[in-house]
Amino acid sequence: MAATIKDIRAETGLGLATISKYLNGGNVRTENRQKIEEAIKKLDYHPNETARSLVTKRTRTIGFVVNNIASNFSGVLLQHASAYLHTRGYGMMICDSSLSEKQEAENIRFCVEKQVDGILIVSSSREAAFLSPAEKAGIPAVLLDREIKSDAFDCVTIDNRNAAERATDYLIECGHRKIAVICSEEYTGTERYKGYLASLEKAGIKPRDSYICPGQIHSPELGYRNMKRLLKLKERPTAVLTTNYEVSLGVIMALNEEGVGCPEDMSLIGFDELILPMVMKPKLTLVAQPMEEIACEGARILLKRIEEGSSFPPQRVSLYASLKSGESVKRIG
Amino acid sequence: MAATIKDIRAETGLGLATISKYLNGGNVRTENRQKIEEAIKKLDYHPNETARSLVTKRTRTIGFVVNNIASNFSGVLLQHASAYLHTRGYGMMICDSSLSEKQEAENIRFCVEKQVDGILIVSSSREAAFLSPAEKAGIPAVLLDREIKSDAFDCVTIDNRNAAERATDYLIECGHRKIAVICSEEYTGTERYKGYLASLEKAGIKPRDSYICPGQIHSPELGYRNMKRLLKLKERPTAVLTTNYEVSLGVIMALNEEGVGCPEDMSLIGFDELILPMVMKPKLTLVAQPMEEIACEGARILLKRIEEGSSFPPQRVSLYASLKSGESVKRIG
DNA sequence: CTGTTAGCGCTTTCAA
DNA sequence: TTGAAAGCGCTAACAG
Repeated sequence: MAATIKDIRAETGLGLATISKYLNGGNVRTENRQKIEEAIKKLDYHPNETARSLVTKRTRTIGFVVNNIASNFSGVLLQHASAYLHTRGYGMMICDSSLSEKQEAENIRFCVEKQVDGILIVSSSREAAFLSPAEKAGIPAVLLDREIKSDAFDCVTIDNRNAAERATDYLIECGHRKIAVICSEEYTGTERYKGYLASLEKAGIKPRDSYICPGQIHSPELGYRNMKRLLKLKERPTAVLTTNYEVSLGVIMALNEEGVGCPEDMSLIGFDELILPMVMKPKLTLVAQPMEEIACEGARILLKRIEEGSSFPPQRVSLYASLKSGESVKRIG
Repeated sequence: MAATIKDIRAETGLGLATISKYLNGGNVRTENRQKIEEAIKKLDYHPNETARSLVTKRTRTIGFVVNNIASNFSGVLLQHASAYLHTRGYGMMICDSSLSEKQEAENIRFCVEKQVDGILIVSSSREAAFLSPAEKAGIPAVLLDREIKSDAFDCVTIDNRNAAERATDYLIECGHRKIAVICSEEYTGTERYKGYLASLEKAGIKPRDSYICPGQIHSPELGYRNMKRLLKLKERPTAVLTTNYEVSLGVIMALNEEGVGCPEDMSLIGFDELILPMVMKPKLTLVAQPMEEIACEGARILLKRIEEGSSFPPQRVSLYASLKSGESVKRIG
């Protein structure tokens, strides 16, 4: 059985309050301080966080509800958020939604029952409803990377539309006019799609239906299937914008299988500077999201929200994503 | 303020014990059951898990202490473990050790204070000492993917030595005799290195120092640096065994940069069937670890251990890893 | 600075 | 089946 504060009392003869005070960094006479420290060492005492939480109503635990933990992007986000929070004494309860909105709603519920102090979310759903259990319980939530249809929540994203627009602008500058896009109906997918359209419009290029490849969810499969289809068109695009990391992977697979050279026969531009785009040949030109900043800024806002409640308005941070040039885009025309 | 069991009492006029019993699935008169259910709905009551934990001494939370959460391999392990545990009512407290043994020891300590019911570990350290806080607190731990120098703990791995031996055997069958290996001093690295040596010995091939590339930690950088070095040797190897996923990535980068074709000019065989080996061209021949099985079997043993204590001896499960052929190994000679 | 006291929200005897 | 009462390990007034 683990030692409790009462064992320390028995050992030192001091009162509970004094010991508790010491534990929480209060002032205690040096003589007593030493006694307590000895007893703690002797009994190998460690405070019971559960008991502590029950009375303070703070668990010092943050829920991290993520659309898909297996994705490398999530892993990196998690790494940075976890480092930030750990150094500040917080633990992280991880809940994977596996791309299911139902699971996501359950995860929020789960976090609430676990009495987490706050929640960090990379959401699947775009509707705010799934967050209501947290709201009712007064538990703040910060959205990472993806917005939802509500401006009541703190949110840290990049300007997806603008980033995709700049990426498309770049393709056009390189002489491309037949540009395809592979996106999904998820938040990031639709935003990036809008940026693509805006760029085409600026350049006076009419979007063609056959070059627009929508899908439900970002996945390698989505990229693979649509790239294969694009290659069969009698008027092939000369460049493709993929709106997500996993989609890029699928596109590359298809290109490899069909023996289509990049960038000679097909130019490519993607999102997210993870390990693969740096390893592959040719190096992929891409929009690099500042992952560490997204995670840490989100965590910072969440802790502030936990401290200060709704004393400040919902924060909507939009970070800058830079275009990193690789070798996957060919200048033509 | 969230509703408590006392609010339910006020609403229904029943005793606390009865309500608690209902909450825990006990028998209650139908009339009372209805009253309680109504009150719960009306007050939007949800049990406070912290309070529950304090008295039951079970948090229904598992600690997941992982050497490096940013790695894709960890993400997949986490995904499966999390799915397994969540359906059984357990949450997961994630702690990233960032490849630091010091951080790892702190993480164990952290989990203990958080009163987790058990710990799943992908360890950095090979010494058992860092686990002693858990042992002292009577919290069971199961090692995933990597053993430590102690047979007192449950452990789920693959037979790394044998897997590497089979991989090397395959290279030899394909006619290779100049085979290099890039490994690390980590558990998996050294085990796989032993398998490499065993295979060479069987075939009567003398290992050459210049073909053996050790390093501290598995990383893309390790693969990159060593592949570059190998390419400069006046007697180049014809094949390379990489003992880890990240290392393979670095090797591929180096090959690409130097314009060395695979498998024409260099054959390659690696570990772990993650996304990259499937996307890259040529498809990488590799040893596929059964990641889902490792995670779920580990979680299963942990829950059993939590239920049954030390009533059964430490489990040491060694799973089979299959060799998946791709196109990265050339037949020669 | 110290100790007594009263809970935090829940489960769990034990008697009715 | 039900309910009163005790207590899980800790913190937070409050009085000394």
